[in-house]
Amino acid sequence: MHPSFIKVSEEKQRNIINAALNEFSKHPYETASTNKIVKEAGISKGILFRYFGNKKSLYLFLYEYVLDKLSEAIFADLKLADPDVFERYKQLISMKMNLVQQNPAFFHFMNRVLIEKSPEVTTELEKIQSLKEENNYDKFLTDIDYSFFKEEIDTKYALDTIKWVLDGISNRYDQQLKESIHDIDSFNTLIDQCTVEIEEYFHFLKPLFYK
Amino acid sequence: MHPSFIKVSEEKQRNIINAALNEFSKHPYETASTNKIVKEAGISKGILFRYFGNKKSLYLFLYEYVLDKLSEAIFADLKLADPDVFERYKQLISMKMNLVQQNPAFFHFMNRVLIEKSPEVTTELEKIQSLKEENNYDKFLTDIDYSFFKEEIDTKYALDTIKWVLDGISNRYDQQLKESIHDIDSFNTLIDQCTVEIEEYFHFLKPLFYK
Amino acid sequence: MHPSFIKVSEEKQRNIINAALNEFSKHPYETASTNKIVKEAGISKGILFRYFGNKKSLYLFLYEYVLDKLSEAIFADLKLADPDVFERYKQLISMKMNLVQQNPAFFHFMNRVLIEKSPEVTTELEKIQSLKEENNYDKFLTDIDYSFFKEEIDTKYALDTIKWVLDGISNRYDQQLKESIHDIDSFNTLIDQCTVEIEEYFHFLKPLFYK
Amino acid sequence: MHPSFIKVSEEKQRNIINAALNEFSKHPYETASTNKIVKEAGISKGILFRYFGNKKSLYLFLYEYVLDKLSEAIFADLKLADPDVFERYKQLISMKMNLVQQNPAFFHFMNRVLIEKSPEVTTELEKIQSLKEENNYDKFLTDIDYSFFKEEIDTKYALDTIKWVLDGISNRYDQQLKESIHDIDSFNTLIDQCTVEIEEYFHFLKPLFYK
DNA sequence: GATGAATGAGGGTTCATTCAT
DNA sequence: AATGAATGAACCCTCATTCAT
Repeated sequence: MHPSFIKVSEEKQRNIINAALNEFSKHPYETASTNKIVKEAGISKGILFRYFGNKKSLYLFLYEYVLDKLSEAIFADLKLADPDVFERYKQLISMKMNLVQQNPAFFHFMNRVLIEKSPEVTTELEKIQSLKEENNYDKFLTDIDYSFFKEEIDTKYALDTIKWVLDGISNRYDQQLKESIHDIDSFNTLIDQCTVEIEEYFHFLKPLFYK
Repeated sequence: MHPSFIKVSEEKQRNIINAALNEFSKHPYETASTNKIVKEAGISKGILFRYFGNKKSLYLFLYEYVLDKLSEAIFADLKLADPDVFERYKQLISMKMNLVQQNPAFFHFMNRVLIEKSPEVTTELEKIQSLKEENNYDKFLTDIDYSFFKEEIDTKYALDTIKWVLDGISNRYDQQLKESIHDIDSFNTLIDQCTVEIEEYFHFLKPLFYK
Repeated sequence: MHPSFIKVSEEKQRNIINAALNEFSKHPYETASTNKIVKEAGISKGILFRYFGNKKSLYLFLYEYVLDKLSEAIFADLKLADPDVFERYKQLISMKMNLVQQNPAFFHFMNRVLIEKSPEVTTELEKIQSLKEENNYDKFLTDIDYSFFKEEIDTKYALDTIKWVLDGISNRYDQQLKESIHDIDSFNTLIDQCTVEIEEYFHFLKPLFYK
Repeated sequence: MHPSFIKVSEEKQRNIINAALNEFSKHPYETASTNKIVKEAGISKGILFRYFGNKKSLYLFLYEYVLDKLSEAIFADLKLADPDVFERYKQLISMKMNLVQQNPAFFHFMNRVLIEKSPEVTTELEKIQSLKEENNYDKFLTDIDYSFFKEEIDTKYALDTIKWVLDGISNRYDQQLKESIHDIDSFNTLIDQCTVEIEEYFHFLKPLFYK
């Protein structure tokens, strides 16, 4: 990213980032169109490439940007973190839900990156991810009180299971959420349904794992 | 698909199908290149379009082909189906692993189709899928003996949990498997690791769910 | 044209020629499809190119064929030729009408060649035409009795005028004739209208030119 | 047509238009090659499609352009219109000749459009033509003084005859004009010959029709 | 002789990227 | 710094022609 990008007004920066997130969350990397991005952002073709050099750099910049924002949010959240891992995850989910509602494109971009790494960008995506690793889920799981767990439970497996159940539920709702992105009512309904479902699965798992 | 395609030597058929699966598993439908497919398959541009008419038909042919092969495999497997859901899933996994080893592109194509239905082909993909419906996961879960489960366990949640744990492990290995697609040794090592890991997680879950 | 073509059954020859005439009368040279020709003629791709070498040769063969058939017909007609040039032209027209009705593609091919010489074939078309020149309109105009004409009339201009009036009327009907090629009733109606119109224009010209 | 096209230097515009007219006058719409156009015009493929969007729009733009230029010329000419239909036609011819000399491709394009309406563009061609209708031949024949004609002459037939004689002469020269498009001397000689010939035929017809 | 599978140059079109202004 | 016109490689696909069978 070119230093001149930071000098432009924050609003313009936001416009560009949102336009790009929006395009990259709607289409796979290779299909996403820089033309649409500049059009939606209201900037010229030239300036986008001055700021970001090329499509790939823009994409990687967005990924880094999103990871940072996410980690900021997680970090902020962690202060109020509950030692109960189920509560902790509920907080994470509620935080995510807030993000989703504030900026669906932001969230859908993240989801898309996770599932569909184009060969043109995989390597770099992973490089970035490993650089930001300290801010990832592992950090999110600090200060969990493992004494809630039954003694015979290997918490490593238990935590993965919880996470994957959450992932499974998320996937169930993802496509529908993306489709109802412009119908705020059904969008919120879906989010409520999802939250309820998470509660149910947690209610199922908790007595299995906890004393 | 043009009848002449079936008349061609099986090796050539395999070359073409594999080249196409490979390209379509690396790139989204729109950006997958028929040029690269013919190059990798060692055939001329013209003949690809004689066999399949156009890119879309080729893609849908592959989808149908993959569904059929998968259903063959599942069907063969089901005969020995164990009423124990964990055993059933282990069979499914081992079947998948065999498929993966025989034809990694086959498997990666399937994964991509599942996550990224391009708007140009969604409708037709779904049409094909509904035609092949009888062979899906639901059928895979027939004749499970639920009496193994503890009475207090709601099997609906338990089955989802098992499935999602499998998905989680799969995702962990997917990207690595794709990358080591041309290094058969590390590929097989990964598959072994994955199998072991599944065993571990099942070993963790089983006493929680079963009597 | 390859000698083997003459050895095949006349019916097959006719099939091929008609299929080709039909295609070339429907489409300009460059757009006409050898695929459609072989399909309609019920022959293989290979044999068409064995008989005619390439598309251009086929086209030129057809042109020569059509010129020959036309000159045959004219020659046959000439025997009954009337010394009155108007009557002579009426005979020519009626002969043409017969040809049109017998084989519209034959006729439409001729028309198309006359107006739309593709640069790929112009030179050769003209070469053929000059070879066949002895059979053309000039011959058709032998033994005309010029004593019908007023003395002050330069018959060179008069004959051209008559011919061009006929051409003008023909052009008026051409497109419509081509469109109604499959509706024999409206096709015949058009031909009748055309004949009437020719009579009218001749009735207009005759007193101007003739004593 | 994209607004950027008008901003470009007139010379470049002319180059592009002439290259396109030239290609479309040599080949039927479907086989005319945008590749050849950009090559002859000395521009990139991309910019042609930026200016005109697609081949069809380019073609229709040319048609409209040609109709407009033609109607400009006719309109300018009409101001001096002579009530004598022969003089009127001579003016039309001399105007056409000027156009031909200024831009032969322009003229040949027009000729091709008239004879060979490709199914892909017929509808739109007709739409454009009907929009420009006010400038057609009918208008050209307004305010003719029919009192010059002998009383026994049916002017309807006479006017058609004059027009068709002109068409006949034109056709005689058309192909030759197209061939000598790059040899300006023989081109001009042909045009002079044609003009003389028209004079001769008019000199022949006039005493037949006029008092 | 006859087939039709196979070829590959060429078709129209798009789009990330560059560069003169 | 900012624009958007210009580039050209790559896209999917067609079709006259060849050649193994």
